[in-house]
Amino acid sequence: MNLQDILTEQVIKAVEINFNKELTSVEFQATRKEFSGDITVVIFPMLRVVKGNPVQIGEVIGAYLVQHVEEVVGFNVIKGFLNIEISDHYFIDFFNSISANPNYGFKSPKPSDKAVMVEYSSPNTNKPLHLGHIRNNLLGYSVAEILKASGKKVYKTQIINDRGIHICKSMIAWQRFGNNETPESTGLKGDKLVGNYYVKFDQEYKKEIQNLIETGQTEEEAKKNAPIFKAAQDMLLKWEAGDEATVALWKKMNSWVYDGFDVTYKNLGVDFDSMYYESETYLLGKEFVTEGLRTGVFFKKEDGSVWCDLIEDGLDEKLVLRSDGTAVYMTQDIGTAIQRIKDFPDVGGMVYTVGNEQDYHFQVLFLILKKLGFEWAKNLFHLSYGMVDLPSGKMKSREGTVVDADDLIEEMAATAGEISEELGKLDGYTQEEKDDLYKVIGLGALKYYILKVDPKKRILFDPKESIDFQGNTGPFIQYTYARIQSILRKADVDVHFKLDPKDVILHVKERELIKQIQLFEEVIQQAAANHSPALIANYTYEVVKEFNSFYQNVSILGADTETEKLIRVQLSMVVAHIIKNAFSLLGIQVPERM
RNA sequence: GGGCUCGUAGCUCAGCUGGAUAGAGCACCUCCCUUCUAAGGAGGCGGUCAUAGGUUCGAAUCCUAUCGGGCUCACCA
Repeated sequence: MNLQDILTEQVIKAVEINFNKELTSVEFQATRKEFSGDITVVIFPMLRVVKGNPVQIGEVIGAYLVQHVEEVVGFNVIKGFLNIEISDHYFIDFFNSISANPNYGFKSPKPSDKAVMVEYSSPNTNKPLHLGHIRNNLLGYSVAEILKASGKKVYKTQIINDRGIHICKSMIAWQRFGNNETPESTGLKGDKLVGNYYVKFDQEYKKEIQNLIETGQTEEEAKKNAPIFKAAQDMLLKWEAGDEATVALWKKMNSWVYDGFDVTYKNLGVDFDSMYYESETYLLGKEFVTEGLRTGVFFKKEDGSVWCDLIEDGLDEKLVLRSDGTAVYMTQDIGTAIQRIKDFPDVGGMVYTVGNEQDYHFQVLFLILKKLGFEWAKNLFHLSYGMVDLPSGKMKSREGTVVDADDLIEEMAATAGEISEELGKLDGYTQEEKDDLYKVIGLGALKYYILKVDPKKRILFDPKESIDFQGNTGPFIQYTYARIQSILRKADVDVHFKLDPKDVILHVKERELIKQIQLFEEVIQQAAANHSPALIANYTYEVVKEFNSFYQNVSILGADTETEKLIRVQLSMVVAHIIKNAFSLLGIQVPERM
């Protein structure tokens, strides 16, 4: 039984005995630093049940708690707030219980629990990944890790949009202008090569439109009649008909792209347990349209198209099957969701990491799946995130204002290197070791910068600011970790030694730190419930700040007594565990030195 | 126009299910390296929490309206 439960029980008892009233719940909060005490009971809500002066009520309850709860050693009442002081003994017991556990904070999954499938990344195969994908990947990966740490089994997946007119555009351009170029012959990453042809297509397309307009066509006509555009459409038809040469080219070019993506994913530190390809799923879902028609979830219009009426739910009518009987995006997503549950029967819920421009789509999708009667449909979550804007404005791939993922990762490492060289802290390191470290720091800066803000909000990505190493940043926290490692290397104590509460008097800074540490498990649970890495990031920063204050004000290795030294070193070690564990949830590595 | 979402210090962001005098970092100003990594610490300056109402012991937080930014309302994906 944890302390809060004990206190709840005893406060209720105190009220019952002294006021003869029955409370149903008790409200707690951490005591603000400017007041003495550790936990605060808020008296105000009790006034509905217990009539009287809040200060007097607080006094009575406080006195009762001191008498009846071992851990409570004192109290004070300010206005309607009863501040309770908890014994050192309690904090030391807690600390002993976690100090030797490097996995502190993480829960392991119960076999009986349902798994969660997290989808993220899900790129198109016609161009390289950019900054927007980075936010998607970091969020998806991190949320998956957080769910795992909160005690759930997790599958990571993605759906690759490998078919459609966009990839045909790259294929056409490659056929016409490619001269049989390959990633090997050019030394280019495969996704870059294919992306170049996508750009090439667009340039050519624009030229042809211009020419046609000059011959007297309207812009609209010209867009439809441009030969290269028609060629792309033809190619799509051929692909759908299974034309051998077309499919072979498609396979070849897609495989180049996948090789390129793999490199980016690896650099980014993300991974997947399974993959879905639209070329394999785009025909799924139709059977459920038939099923939905039978059960009355859908209805058919005169032209043969099938719709779902969501007006009563506050939404519109939504098309689920075209009049020619072909599937739309929605059909496919219905089918894919169902397919995933078939493939992974232990999955009881899914998280879709997709930008907020698709909020409406997912609202509709989830509702339709519910109407179709799937039990797991209530456990679907759209992890919606805001766009990433640049100081110069919006990113537009056609206008070349995108920030390429690989370039960005490289630049971050380079900047990290410049700053480190300036500080000259890494003398005696080989160039290779330095480069590895710069990568860790650069990526840490990037990931933290993106993950620390609430997913819902749009991000203004300022490249200069993102590599800042001061304040609430990845490198600052990494740096704290490295400093602690330095202490641990120098400390000559047995860190697994359990403290005897009788021997220890906690100083203020140590108590503050332990209180902060105590929150970790709860923060993970909260972050999992809210699908928010930002909670983890900001909590970690709080811990680090608390530690730095401690570090600066309390001599760790030069403590007055051995016991003091022991607890301070152990405390440092636990903070290091928290940093490492929290950062692993954000996908950020932590360096031994920096 | 309908729906969704965001608006907190000059800038970038925290602020959990309503609770005490609204918090950090950057920037600006003062101090602190003979001590464990100064990428650090201690402090100062800086706010009508977009605006106006409402709910109540109590509102940045909940409700309504208004203003402003974004997204979305396709037989595209």
